[in-house]
Amino acid sequence: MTARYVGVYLLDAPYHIDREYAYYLPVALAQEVRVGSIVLVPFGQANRRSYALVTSFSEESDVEKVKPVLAVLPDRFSLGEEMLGLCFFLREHTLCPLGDAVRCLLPSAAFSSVTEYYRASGAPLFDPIHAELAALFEDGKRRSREELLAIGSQAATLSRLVEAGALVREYELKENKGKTEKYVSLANSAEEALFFLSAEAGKRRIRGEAQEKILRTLIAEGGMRRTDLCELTHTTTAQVTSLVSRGLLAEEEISVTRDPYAHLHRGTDRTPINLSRAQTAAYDMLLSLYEEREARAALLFGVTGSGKTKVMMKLIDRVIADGRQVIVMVPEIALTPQTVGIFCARYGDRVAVIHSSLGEGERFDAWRRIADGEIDLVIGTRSAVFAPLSNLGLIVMDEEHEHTYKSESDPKYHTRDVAAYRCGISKSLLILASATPSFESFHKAEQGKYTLVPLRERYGGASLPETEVVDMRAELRAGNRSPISARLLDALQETLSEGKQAILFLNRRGYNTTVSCKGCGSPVTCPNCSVALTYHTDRTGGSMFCHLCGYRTAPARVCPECGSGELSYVGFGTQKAEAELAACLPEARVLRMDADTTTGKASYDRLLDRFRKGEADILLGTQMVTKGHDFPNVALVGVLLADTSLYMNDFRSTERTFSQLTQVIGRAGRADTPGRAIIQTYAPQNEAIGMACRQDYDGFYRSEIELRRTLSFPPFCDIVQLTVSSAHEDELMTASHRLLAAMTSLARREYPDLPLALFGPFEAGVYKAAGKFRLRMVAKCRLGKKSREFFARVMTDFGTNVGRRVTLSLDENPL
DNA sequence: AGCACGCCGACT
DNA sequence: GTCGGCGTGCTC
Repeated sequence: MTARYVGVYLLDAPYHIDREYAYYLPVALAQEVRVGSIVLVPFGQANRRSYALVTSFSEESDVEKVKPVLAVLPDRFSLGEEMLGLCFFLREHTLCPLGDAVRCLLPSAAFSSVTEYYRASGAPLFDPIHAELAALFEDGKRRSREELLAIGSQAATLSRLVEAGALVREYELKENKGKTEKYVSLANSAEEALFFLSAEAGKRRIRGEAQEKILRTLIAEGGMRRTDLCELTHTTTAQVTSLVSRGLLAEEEISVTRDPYAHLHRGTDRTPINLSRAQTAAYDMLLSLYEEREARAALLFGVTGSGKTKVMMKLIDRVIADGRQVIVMVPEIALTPQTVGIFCARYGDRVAVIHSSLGEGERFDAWRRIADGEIDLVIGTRSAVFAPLSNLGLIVMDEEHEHTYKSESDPKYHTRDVAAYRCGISKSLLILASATPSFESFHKAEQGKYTLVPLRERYGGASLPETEVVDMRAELRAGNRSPISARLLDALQETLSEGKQAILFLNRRGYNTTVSCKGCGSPVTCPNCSVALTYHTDRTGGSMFCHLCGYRTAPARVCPECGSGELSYVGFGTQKAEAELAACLPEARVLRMDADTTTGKASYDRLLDRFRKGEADILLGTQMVTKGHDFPNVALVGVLLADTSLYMNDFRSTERTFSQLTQVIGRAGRADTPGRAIIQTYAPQNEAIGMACRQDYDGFYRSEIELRRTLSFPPFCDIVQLTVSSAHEDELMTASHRLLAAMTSLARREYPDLPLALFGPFEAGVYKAAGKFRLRMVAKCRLGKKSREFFARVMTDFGTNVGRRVTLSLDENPL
């Protein structure tokens, strides 16, 4: 075997130097390294050690100074062909460095700590002044760098001796073996243990109270975890250890899986699922798509309460029976122990859960179990889409329209795209499920790219809630300044007196207040953009801002629209609503649920649980209340202010309002309890609100999609948002104008056929954040191979030419 | 990104 | 005369 070379991508390279670098592979490592391996390499003048992904092999290299691969991670952390492809897919689609993609797929615990060792080479090159050091190596053993530095060796001396050939460096990667625990059991028989507790043992009798308790417990239980044993017997590890050293107990290390869901009941009760006629029809469509064994995608368009979960469970049964594996994804907010519990009860310990707030160890253990083939079903939030399953058969994305599926941090991928890619490679079925599909998905269904699977009948014949819109302007005219209208208050009293529960929804984003006219109901908008200005308080009376272009003005006195109306600062938070409820319904028990009251992970579930058990009459909160599971006793849903997200700063705001309203209205009423919904608004004539009340998705889609087509917004074009940021405000402007000029000229010179419209630069919504100023540009285009290449070149050129202290980041189709 | 090389201002 | 500012260039 001749000397071999590998091509690698560094895992921590900025985008503009992110390419393949050549290294030679020492013979000693040749057996362990393959394409997909993670290796340790020296990089840069300082030979900084860096992890890298092996992407190719070759026999020759024309690179002058090739450095060696230093070490390799255990093969279990190597990426297979499919995962490698996924990394390149992510790199191409989000313009992230390849390493960022790799770090999405591997748990951080995979990257072990590196130990550097030194060993005598055998060549007698030690200078007499290093005699002391030379003596250390006479035994032929290696010494770690830490050890050598601790006993006074200089780092520079070590390096010099390596260069001189007296010492050689070695690297060792300590594999993360996972967590272990001490497990204690009787060393021999129970009879023997009993003997030592009896008088017959004489001098050798165990007399200590604590030790006796330990032995008796183990005689009864056989063996147990040491922590449990000590807790149970109120003893300390020292007392256990003493018995171990006397040969009475045996102690061993067992590896344990860190699983925050370990307390859930794990069953394998696969009782066949009975479906209604509508559900069976949907199931049959999905099944036949799945059975094609080709890359397929379906849009399961099911209204709230249609029993989508049952349909999907039945299909999951089938996929698992085929020996293939399943990923089920839910939005962050819906991943509750209840959700997980449903699957654990059916698929036992072959279920793994993945989400963003897992600890490093928990994440590693879940990853390892999946990679080792112990798992059939992965359930989780967006990062679950990267689960290392080897025989994928089905991916389900529940509530596919939810914005949490789009990653806001690098790499800024959309889960839907990743899922579609994986299904494409593994010839699996992708199911996107929603009652209010994203326009992107519904449009694709219309074009025939997705198969539309309708499920439009409420399960058990439950009817949709009766809805009522309350005009808050009239309410104001009548002198009611409370966020709760007289009508809603009536309904609440009625509901509570019947012993039923109510949900109140208030989507108050951030802390800002919108300024709108009491007369005509229209909000004060930006003169440059068609978006509402938001009111920011500060020490000097506040000002109104446009989050799109950075326009700022003093708070208006009169309505710029009708010139006469008095302006009001609408927008009260859940906290104010809570106080209001306490004042007008003092006997009602109210649970407030928002980001402030759900700090811990469990607190969210605890609140929902308390409400489900009837410990409160009213659940008041933000988006959180629109999700969660069925509350059979809820008869009334109130939306305190439906307009809050209507005039947000982007073209998707109507879509968001519609789907939020539709969902929360659907919370009211179940089979036996007819529900009712009351929607309060300053814009009662608004079509989106009206259609949400009628749960008329089709109508909403038809009207809105035409607007999108006319204005050329997604799904009719793609939007690329370029953000330039810097701590140095003066450099920012220059840099962004240079970027604009560079883009324009590159487009004209080399991509003349590429349809591209550039807007900006303008200030980002939050212009200054974390000490950095941010300017934005927006490009409207069609994303494809050619246009992505264009943006990739913009990124590289920017990194190398434009700014040292200015960074550019790019987001495709931001939400 | 990180680090080295290289050319101009305030210090012993 | 030098120490050190950060502009510029390279990384297998």
